[in-house]
Amino acid sequence: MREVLTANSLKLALNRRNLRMTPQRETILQVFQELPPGEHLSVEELHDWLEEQGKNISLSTVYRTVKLMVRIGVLRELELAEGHKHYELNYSGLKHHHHLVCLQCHQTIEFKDSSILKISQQQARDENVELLDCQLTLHAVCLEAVRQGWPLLLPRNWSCPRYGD
Amino acid sequence: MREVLTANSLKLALNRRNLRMTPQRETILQVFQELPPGEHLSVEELHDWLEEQGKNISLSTVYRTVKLMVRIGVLRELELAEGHKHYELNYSGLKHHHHLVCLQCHQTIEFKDSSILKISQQQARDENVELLDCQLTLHAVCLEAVRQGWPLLLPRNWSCPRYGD
DNA sequence: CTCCGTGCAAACCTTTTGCAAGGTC
DNA sequence: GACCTTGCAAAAGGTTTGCACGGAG
Repeated sequence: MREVLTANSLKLALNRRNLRMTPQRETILQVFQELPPGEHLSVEELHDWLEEQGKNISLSTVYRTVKLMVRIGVLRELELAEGHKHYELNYSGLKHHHHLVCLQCHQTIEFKDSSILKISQQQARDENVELLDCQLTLHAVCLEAVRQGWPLLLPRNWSCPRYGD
Repeated sequence: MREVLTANSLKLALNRRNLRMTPQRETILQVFQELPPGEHLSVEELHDWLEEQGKNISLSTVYRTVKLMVRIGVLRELELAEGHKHYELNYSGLKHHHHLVCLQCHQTIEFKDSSILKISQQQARDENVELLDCQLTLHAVCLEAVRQGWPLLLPRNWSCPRYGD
């Protein structure tokens, strides 16, 4: 997995592939760099956020840019069972982490575990592939929701009492 | 995580929740039960397969059934970075496994690692939630693809030479 | 100056939903 | 008999694409 890029090294990475640095790409990179740790954005959230900041970038460009950044390893695509894909910077080092998602209220908790990366790297070596990302995703519901009859006896918008702890 | 259900215990699980067993639900369960180990289906593949077998079930019903089976824990939803979600029976025991996906050719390899389940169970205990599923997904590309300039210098339909090993 | 990237609108595709008819408990 | 489930068609997302214009290398 690669190191996180600065605007400048993103430019270099792009130019190496005959691609161009643009204000839009730099702006989007910056949004992710300034995102609080543990936050991740869907394309739509990213687009909305850009609009709020007065940086109007068309939705198609946001889609294209995010997809490109995933392909060159700058962003990590998260599938957190929320219907939308979410994106965050692809950290390879200490900040590498995994997610626990509540299927009832969609709150997500990050956690770290160094052995997962080791297991993944070993697996990648065994299979002779280059590892780009490894994500352990836990699907769970809080015990209170289970007691109340999850998954079918619970109102659609019931929120876990533990939310916000 | 729950044990795999037979048609009969699926009926019981449904009735317990005021839901009904139907021929469609039984047929779909059967397809998954007869699926070779390591195979998983998207909704569309499942629907096509049913049609080939002369068991016509409407696409909406397939969607509804699969979603229901995920909710009651019978199926496991896999996000293998292929655009479609894939489904397989949710095994909790020895057959529990994880996936390595090649982002270039989409071939997926299953692997097992008992420590992942332990890590996940511990994490669930720490967070006081009921664990429903844990999936470690590795995104990778084969070394040959990297050598040839993945991700941007490779034709869209380039196929890994290691495919089919 | 070449060719890549953007914005817009339309197209696409997967997934969901409203409703009437049929089936299960 | 009550009410859950199905099938159909329409709607509703989210994501992609064609094209002309503007901008980066």
